[in-house]
Amino acid sequence: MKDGDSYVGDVLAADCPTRQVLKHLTSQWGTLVMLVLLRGTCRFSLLRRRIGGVSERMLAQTLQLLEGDGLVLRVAYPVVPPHVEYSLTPLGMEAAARVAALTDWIEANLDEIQATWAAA
Amino acid sequence: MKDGDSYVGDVLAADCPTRQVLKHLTSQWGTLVMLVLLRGTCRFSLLRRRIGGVSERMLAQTLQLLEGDGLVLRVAYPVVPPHVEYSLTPLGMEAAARVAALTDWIEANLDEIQATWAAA
DNA sequence: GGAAGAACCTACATTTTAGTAAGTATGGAT
DNA sequence: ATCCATACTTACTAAAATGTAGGTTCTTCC
Repeated sequence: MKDGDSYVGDVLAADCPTRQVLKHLTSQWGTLVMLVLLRGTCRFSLLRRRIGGVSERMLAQTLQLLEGDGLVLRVAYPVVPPHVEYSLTPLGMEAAARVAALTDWIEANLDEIQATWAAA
Repeated sequence: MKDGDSYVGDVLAADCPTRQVLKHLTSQWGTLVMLVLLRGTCRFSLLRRRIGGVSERMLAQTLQLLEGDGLVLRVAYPVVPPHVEYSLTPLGMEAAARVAALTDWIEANLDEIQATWAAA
């Protein structure tokens, strides 16, 4: 691999680092966090209210993973009570767009899928 | 909701059925299965060899879930040794295309994400 | 005649993930 | 004076996902 060449990952390989990123983005809460943030900056508590069923613990953990991948930006204002704003980085927006494409498709085709469920 | 209207799901709602479908498609192995099948029909053992790290158990289970959602088609030929072919249904192809869009993006942007890892 | 191969299933053990509850700091409302 | 709200963390527990190993069936190949 020469300088300037970028390493192209292969998700099908068990030890490819892409697997980690995929895991973060497709984790139960990761997907939903990206979805909400795609609509705009949001603070912790609002994020928690928007995403039905997340616990504080999981939301915090998920946000840290996504921040660690450079997809989410965390900005904390040193006030009391604490005020922290989460948003997508440019990179995160690209990823979130793909995630949203998938969830939108699912929402739009739910009834067709449910028809299969009913048939069984 | 009148006749003919289709129910539009909301993944953000904790009890929305879309959550189930999302879980199947974004499960660790579900994603990869869709990816491989997008390239064409494939039998069980080949699928297993293509997807690095899957166990037979998980592959079988994942395929059943996706089949149950009407995304994957299973065709078994009653011969010995068994011969079973898996492929995507038209619905599955649409879903797989979205999944592939996400994984392709990750593969293409891996180095940028790794740069974030290195910075930490 | 023994081994290998296909596509599974089942039981059991382990690992990962997730939920609950409690704690922290401090200013403002009641 | 007490309680609420924010954005977390930590410890403990419970539940879910996943891996491992073994069994099945029948035929073909050495």
